[in-house]
Amino acid sequence: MKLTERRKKMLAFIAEFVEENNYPPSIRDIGSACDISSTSVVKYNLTKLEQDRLIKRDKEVSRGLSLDWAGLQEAGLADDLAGAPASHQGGDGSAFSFFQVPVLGYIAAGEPIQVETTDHFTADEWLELNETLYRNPDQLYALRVQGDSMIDASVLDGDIVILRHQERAENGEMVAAWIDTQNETTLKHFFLEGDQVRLRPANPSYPEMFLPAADVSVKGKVVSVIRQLE
Amino acid sequence: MKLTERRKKMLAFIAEFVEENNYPPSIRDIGSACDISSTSVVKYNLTKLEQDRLIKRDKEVSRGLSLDWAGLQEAGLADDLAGAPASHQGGDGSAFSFFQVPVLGYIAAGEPIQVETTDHFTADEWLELNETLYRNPDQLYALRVQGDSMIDASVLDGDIVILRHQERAENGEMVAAWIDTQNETTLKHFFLEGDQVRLRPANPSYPEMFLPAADVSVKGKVVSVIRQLE
DNA sequence: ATTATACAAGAACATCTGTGCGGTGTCAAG
DNA sequence: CTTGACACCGCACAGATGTTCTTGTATAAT
Repeated sequence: MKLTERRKKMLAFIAEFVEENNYPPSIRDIGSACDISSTSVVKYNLTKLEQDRLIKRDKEVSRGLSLDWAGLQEAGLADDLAGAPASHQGGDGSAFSFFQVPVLGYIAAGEPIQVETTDHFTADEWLELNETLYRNPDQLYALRVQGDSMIDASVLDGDIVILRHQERAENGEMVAAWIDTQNETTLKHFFLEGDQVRLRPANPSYPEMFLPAADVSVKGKVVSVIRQLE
Repeated sequence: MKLTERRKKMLAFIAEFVEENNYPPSIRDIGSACDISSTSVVKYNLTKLEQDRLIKRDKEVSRGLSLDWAGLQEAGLADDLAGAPASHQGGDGSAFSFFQVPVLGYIAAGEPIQVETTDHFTADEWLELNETLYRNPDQLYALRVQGDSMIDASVLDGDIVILRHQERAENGEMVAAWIDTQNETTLKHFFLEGDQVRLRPANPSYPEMFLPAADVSVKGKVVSVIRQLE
């Protein structure tokens, strides 16, 4: 899309003005900022910009204009206009790099967790995450922590744990483990030592556990813990 | 902070209107939406709201008002107003779903953290987060936790804490607090009791602290804790 | 009772601000 | 050359919008 230098300047100014003041500029604001002496010229160009779907405008309303980000996106102009502290993304605008992770339920000591990849459909809630932080999102699922049962892993009531579905774990990894003899699932660092499993809490003020390997089954590896407080 | 029902309604309407139109309402818009027949009454209440630092206003400018999120945050009203009613419109796309949060450095007992909004430029690292989980990203910053000094807050070495920059806190909120007498910053639940401040760890197996209010300065409110394990 | 303060209303006023219309200059097509 | 589309300018007007002034009500303090 061809675009006059003047219109570019106008767009840039509008973006800057809104960023600065939290309300849109008036026609005369734009005029003086872009060296346009006549209000009608500003209006003329604003109309053009609106026709090109680069801005939106409410007629007869003071400062009733806003940038049309969808259109700007298509025109490839969004990046130039997005303010410094503002958001940013791919550039072409179509490739948003986030994905959704199913929140499958709750994890609490004393209750088993059943996790199948197919359970994705039964998820009552989804968490939106960012690709920069996580890999292979297909295998991820999330659980809400209920009660203080995981406090030895420095995981509090209400926290969300994100796990990667797998049944084996490397030594030292933090896993969600089902302990047969105690009938509970817990988050611990996993160490296989001979035919014994050592489970070490993340919080060193709690003791380690030693169990027969047969009594421990890994339900997934803990990838992340997220705590929302507000 | 006490707030008239009418003023609450006004704030709610302003938030809704801006969300909807991308520009602020006029005095008469507010009036008719809040059943106020006189423009002067609207102005009167707007002035009060401005005095309470809940909105900002540019005099003599049409629709020259905006919500003061910093003040609203401190008043504990931000949550009610943020993205409340108006549906998240995909077409308009006024906001991308991403934003970046600066990682300003480390937090560790014994070291002060200096946080200025201008420090955004000096950030060596940025965290990409998703808007569905956080509000008002402008005021957010992140710190990496160093050492086990925060373990009583169930925050481990290497965790990332996300804070909202503010110097006052409501009782019960988790804050980053600088403790003068001990020369350290710590994460605790904050309670102001008379001229004493009570700091309660998130982890109940650690004791509470009682300090003179003068010795405690809030550096920000903890919004989130993120732990990456792989 | 009296005063002070917060809140509300209505109307008149002063700007702010968008719109409309006549006019100018350029440039390419007919 | 003429025409017409395009970009631009000034200006006057009208509607939109913030401000001010006067008045009234209620409540609490003196």
